[in-house]
Amino acid sequence: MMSLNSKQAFSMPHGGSLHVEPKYSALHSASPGSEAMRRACLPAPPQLQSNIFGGLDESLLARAEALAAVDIVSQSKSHHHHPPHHSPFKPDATYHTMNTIPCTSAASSSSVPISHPSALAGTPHQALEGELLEHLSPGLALGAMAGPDGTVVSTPAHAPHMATMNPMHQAALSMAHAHGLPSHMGCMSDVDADPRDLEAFAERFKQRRIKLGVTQADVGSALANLKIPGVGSLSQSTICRFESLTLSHNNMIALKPILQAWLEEAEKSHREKLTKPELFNGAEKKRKRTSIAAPEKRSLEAYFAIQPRPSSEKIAAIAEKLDLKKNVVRVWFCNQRQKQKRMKYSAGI
DNA sequence: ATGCATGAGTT
DNA sequence: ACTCATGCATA
Repeated sequence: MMSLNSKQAFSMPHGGSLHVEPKYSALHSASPGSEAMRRACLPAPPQLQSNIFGGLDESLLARAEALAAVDIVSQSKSHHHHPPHHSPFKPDATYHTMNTIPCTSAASSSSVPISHPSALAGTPHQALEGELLEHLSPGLALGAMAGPDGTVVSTPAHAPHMATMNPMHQAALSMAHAHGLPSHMGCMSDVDADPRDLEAFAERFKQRRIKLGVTQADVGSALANLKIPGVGSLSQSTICRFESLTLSHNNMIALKPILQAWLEEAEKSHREKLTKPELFNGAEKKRKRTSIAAPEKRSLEAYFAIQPRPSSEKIAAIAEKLDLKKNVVRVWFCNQRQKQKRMKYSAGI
């Protein structure tokens, strides 16, 4: 616990005039093929390698194998299809009490010629792979990166109704890349900002933010008040992730200038004892978060270690095996993949 | 601080 | 069907 709800009691009479201006800054310059490259540059298979045979993970592996076996079988599809493991009832934690609110959602796609230095590719447990990954995605060509591209973020999302959500749109950032930095690393194509700078900034940001007595959530909503073209508010989650560097490199770079702008404004306002209005309100439907039980999660992790990108069929098989909705399993894998790509380690400068 | 989820934009 | 940026809900 450390609920730092030291919210500032700013009270600005801003008659809830929620700006619902669906702005759009189409600045996304998608560079084709960037995905392939990204994949190619992906860090190497993380976990297990030596752990697996360490002893403690044996059960895990065994489980994965067992499950994998089923997977394979289901492929042949002879007959049957129903969990050998009796489940009294569906651990359907999946109650999607989805509220009807198509609420906030942002989307964006920033394509940057990121080129991760990390290049690996060696999977140890090939024995398992042989059977499980019959058709593993073959080669990653990798190689050429596109030219300097602009990294941008954009977020549409219109608040359908008012209330709970905050509008936000983002924008892009400028890219003035005036590389004056010393070129280091041959395998690193200077993206734009060194993770080192980002790391330093994130840390400074957090400290100064706390100094101002502002919470992450405050920052998020306050961003909208900055009136930066195309920039709306962000959630506490995102601010938190920024501070802890648990965002993708691109995302970090995109957010930095925005948060930097806020920080400057906030400190300026603080000096003159003025605070920006805070807008927020909310109170409507709640959505239930699915919770995957530990055993199921362990199985998923075991699978992931072997095949992080299972086919739709495999996902279905796994889902059935674990008594989870296929979509839940699919999303789980997606999120798992995203986690692997987060900063922190990808910053191997 | 994190897990599960949505959605625009890509492939 | 996937990636990526984000968010709500929750531990």
